[in-house]
Amino acid sequence: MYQLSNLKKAIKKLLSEHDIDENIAFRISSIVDYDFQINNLVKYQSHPNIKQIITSIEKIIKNEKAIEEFEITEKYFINLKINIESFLKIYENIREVIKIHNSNKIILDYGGPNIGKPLHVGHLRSLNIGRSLYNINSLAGNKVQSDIHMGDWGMPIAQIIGYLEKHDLDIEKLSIDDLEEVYPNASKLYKEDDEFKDYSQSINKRLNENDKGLIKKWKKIKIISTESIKKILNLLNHNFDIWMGESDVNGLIPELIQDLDKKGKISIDNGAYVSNFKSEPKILITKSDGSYLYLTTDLATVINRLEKNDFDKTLYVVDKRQKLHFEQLFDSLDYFEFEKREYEHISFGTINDANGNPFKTREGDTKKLSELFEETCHYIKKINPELDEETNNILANTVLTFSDLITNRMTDYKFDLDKFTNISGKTGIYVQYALVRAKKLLKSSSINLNNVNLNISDFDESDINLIRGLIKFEYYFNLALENNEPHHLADYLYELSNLFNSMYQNQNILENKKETIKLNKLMITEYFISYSTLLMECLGLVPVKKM
RNA sequence: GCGCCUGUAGCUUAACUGGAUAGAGCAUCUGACUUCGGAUCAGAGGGUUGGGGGUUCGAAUCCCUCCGGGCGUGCCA
Repeated sequence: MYQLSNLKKAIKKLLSEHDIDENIAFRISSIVDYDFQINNLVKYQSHPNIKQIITSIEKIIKNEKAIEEFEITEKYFINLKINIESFLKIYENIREVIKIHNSNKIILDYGGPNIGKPLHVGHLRSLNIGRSLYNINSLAGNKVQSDIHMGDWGMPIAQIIGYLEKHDLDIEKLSIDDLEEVYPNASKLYKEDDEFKDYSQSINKRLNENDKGLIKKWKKIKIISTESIKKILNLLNHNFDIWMGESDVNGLIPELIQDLDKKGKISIDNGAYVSNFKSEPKILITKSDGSYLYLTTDLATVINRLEKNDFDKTLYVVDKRQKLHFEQLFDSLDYFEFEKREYEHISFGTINDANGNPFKTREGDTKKLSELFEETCHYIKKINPELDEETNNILANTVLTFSDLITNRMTDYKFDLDKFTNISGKTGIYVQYALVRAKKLLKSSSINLNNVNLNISDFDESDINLIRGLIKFEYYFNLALENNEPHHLADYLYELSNLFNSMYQNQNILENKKETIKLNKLMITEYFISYSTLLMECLGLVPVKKM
């Protein structure tokens, strides 16, 4: 942590003089009176020089200006309390403080909508997590590019075209609603009817070979679909820097296969190309009819990015059921000797239905995001019928985002509209309310806070609690950044909002007879507004002006 | 079959990646209030972290085993 980096270095150096190599880590103290704790020493309870080490550490901490109080327990837990002056310095430069030293160029691959199918509940987490990681990384100083990675190729498309042909449906007259009806039917037929299955597969193969007639049909479908996807993404406040799709890299595949074959990296097995990389199960590169698979396309996508995008790292925000696929992809990138880059699968748990079964992504009978959005808007409108449309929309997005991001991404959770739209408790509505309330307070006070100084001796418990909450910003930000886990920040935002509401409710601020107390509280309110806004930015939430 | 994940309060879940007395929200009960926005605040009860064993200063977390749930697994993405 920036705010204690000198202390960290000093302790590490001291320990190394005793031949102890420890990476000093700060945690949130589990003792209420303290802010942070260091636990590295606990394991050296029986070290011969422990007493001497502790004495030296005490001296080091006493010299650290940011520390107001500290204690070292019998078991050598070190508890630290940060002083408020030091917080103020961090506060003023918080956007600099959270920047990392060596910034990275990152491609964030998320969203992954499929053409021919509406965005549905199954896309929600990838979109929410992806957007949040985009914002968090950008704030940390990384150069981030998002790529929506459209599912615009492969069997689903072949099935749709096959179905349209079989039923003599005119693609030129097709509407998005028609199209969305076709896919579930086509998918069903594919599973039940062998003849249709063979037919679809032949279409897939011909598409891979760039059959002109089919490409024309495919293009039309893609245009209709993309238009509809952009509309809903816009409504949900999602933007992407790169709109590449699986189809865009199709042309790179023949050369890739040829190349790998020549290098002896792949060989034919039952008509299909299989990687020679030792693994169980074996990694299938192409189908036995020569057509391409998910993995083939993903490999080609990497080739394309290596050529066209400057990046150090790619994050794939895709659900955890695809773990094996990404292991195979990453193993292959290595084995096939692609230029070295860092790759990571940011996996997340499935959203289950009321019965605890995962939402099916290919059956077409899941709730569309557009419907979910409408329902959420409607629910919020019921709470406050006075809301204008813009505010209503922002609140609906807040609910759909916050409820999703509050859960650890690896956890499977039940999709529950009541939970998503619950107005009381740990919700997006709550954090928006606290911020609106804080802003209104400052406005009503009509006081210019520019040259106001805090009067620390006049602080009451609720003031101190909020400030001590704010001190932890950097800690939670780093936690979220390093682990690609936005939920730490969502939880922290709730905690701060709760602390603010506590202070607000504790006593009437504007009518306080003592001017210094009033100014203290208004200043603290300003700190809260600033951090809350920053946290919302991290999470992809837009603050409302009123509600 | 093999591989991976998972089980925490009535419900939904957190736990800083092995740290101290397992934290929250919902629901339930109690209190504050003609409010600077009550879409609020304060408080209470509720836990053998699925069971058993092990590793060590210390285990929800690591290992073994049993029980329950899920996912993946060569021609979907």
